[in-house]
Amino acid sequence: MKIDPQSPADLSAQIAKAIRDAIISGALPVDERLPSEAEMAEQFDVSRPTVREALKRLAAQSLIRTQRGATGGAFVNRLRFEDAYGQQITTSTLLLSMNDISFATACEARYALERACAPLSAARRSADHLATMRAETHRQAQPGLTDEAFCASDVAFHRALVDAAGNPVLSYQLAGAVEAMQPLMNMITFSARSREKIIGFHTLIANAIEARDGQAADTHLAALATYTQELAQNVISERQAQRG
Amino acid sequence: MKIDPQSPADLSAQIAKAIRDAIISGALPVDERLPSEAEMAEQFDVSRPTVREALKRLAAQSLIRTQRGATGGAFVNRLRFEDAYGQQITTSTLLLSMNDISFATACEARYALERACAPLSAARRSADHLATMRAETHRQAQPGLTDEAFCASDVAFHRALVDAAGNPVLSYQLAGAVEAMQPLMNMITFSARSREKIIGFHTLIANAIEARDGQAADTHLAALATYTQELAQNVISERQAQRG
DNA sequence: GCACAAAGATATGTCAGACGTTTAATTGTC
DNA sequence: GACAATTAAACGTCTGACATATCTTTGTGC
Repeated sequence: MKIDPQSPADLSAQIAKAIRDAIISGALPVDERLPSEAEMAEQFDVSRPTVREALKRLAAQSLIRTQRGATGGAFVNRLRFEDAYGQQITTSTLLLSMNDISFATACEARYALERACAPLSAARRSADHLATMRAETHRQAQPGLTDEAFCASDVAFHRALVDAAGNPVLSYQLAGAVEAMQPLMNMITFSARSREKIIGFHTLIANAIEARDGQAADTHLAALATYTQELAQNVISERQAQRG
Repeated sequence: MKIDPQSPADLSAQIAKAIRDAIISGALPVDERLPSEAEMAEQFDVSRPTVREALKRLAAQSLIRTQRGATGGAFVNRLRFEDAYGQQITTSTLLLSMNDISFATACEARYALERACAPLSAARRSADHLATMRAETHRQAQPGLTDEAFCASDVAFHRALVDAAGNPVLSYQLAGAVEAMQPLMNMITFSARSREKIIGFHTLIANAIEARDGQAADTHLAALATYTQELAQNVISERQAQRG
């Protein structure tokens, strides 16, 4: 674990990289305690604030956790899927909002990935996942629901669908794709008519999942994808018409 | 943008969260300059090192960049897909290595997602993507190639396949799934016989992509997935036999 | 002898002030 | 008017200190 003392700037980034590489390579196993800040400062021949900045970088990626007190210090953190979800969603959301990604592109990616889950979800779904899907579908039919609440319920429905596949890696990957779409979906005003149609698709999908029919689930998801694209297209057209 | 001065610990985490929320909400647009460290220290009523720790947390997530000099400071960074790839791969790799995810689970997720790309890749592939796939397939047939180099070429082949879909959101999501598998794949020793078979699948997939036949690409990907699982199963069985 | 309280040790969290370095804008000179 | 020197602003880093949390050890009293 060495740093280059010749390049005077970005010392904390270099130190962070050295420690990160050690964690990734397995040289620092989970729950291993790093040397104290003072010790590392001496080892790397930098000051304690510089070491601390490096540790904060790692903490921001959930690679380490710190404890105060006599037996405290920085420990290699077991990166859990729940911790990674949040980062994944944040990153995906910002990627979409900062890179001029069209609704069509994001939507295509999301439904392509979601359809990949459908056969697995149909085969393995538990009663619990199915119940969540039914409950969210029911909630979506409630009158007086705001568009934001409708979209949040929509996300919950699709997350239950994905989680039903019982594959945490898939759930992690999909979390970004599904949740990052929510701000984009929120920009669409859902008429009573369009909500009704979406709920119809959700019911068909839930039925297919209940019947363990992966093929049907895929078909209905594809139809929902098409309909969502149409809805967005209409909203965009209307806005352009209002301007012109 | 407020922090809670009552809870004395983790001030830098609170400040980082406040700024991060402002970025996500759009209150701080891309390329906006944050106040200088000294100004923020005064605003939040903390010391400059504390502010700096907060900024380093954000820098670790590529949310800000810093410039030295007279017109320098911290600027909201446009999060690019290339920047996010690296983080995504690091996170995915650590998730797999730290959470007792079976090869079967990771492999299933990877191929499920990759198959979702296949129809799009077949429809939209450029000559360039196809050429990359052919070149990597050819490289894999070279004698004397180490297992690591073989796996690296394998990753390059599949990345070209994914990128051929022309959807940056898909490419981003798949980067984690495909590249994070590499350390697991490296644990498998590929016999000449198994390499030959894998190259056969790659050729079939490339042929399908060239012919713009999404259905065939999907079929051959599925076959490759099955074969990869078998290979891994054999390796695991052999190791258990050696132990017992 | 044991339970409980007090003191100590250790490590992180935070602060204050200072100096060096980089970079751009300003000023001054030819 | 062009080029060089100065200045100013901001980040990068260092030193030293104090505050706080937590575990360990010690000490006291019953």
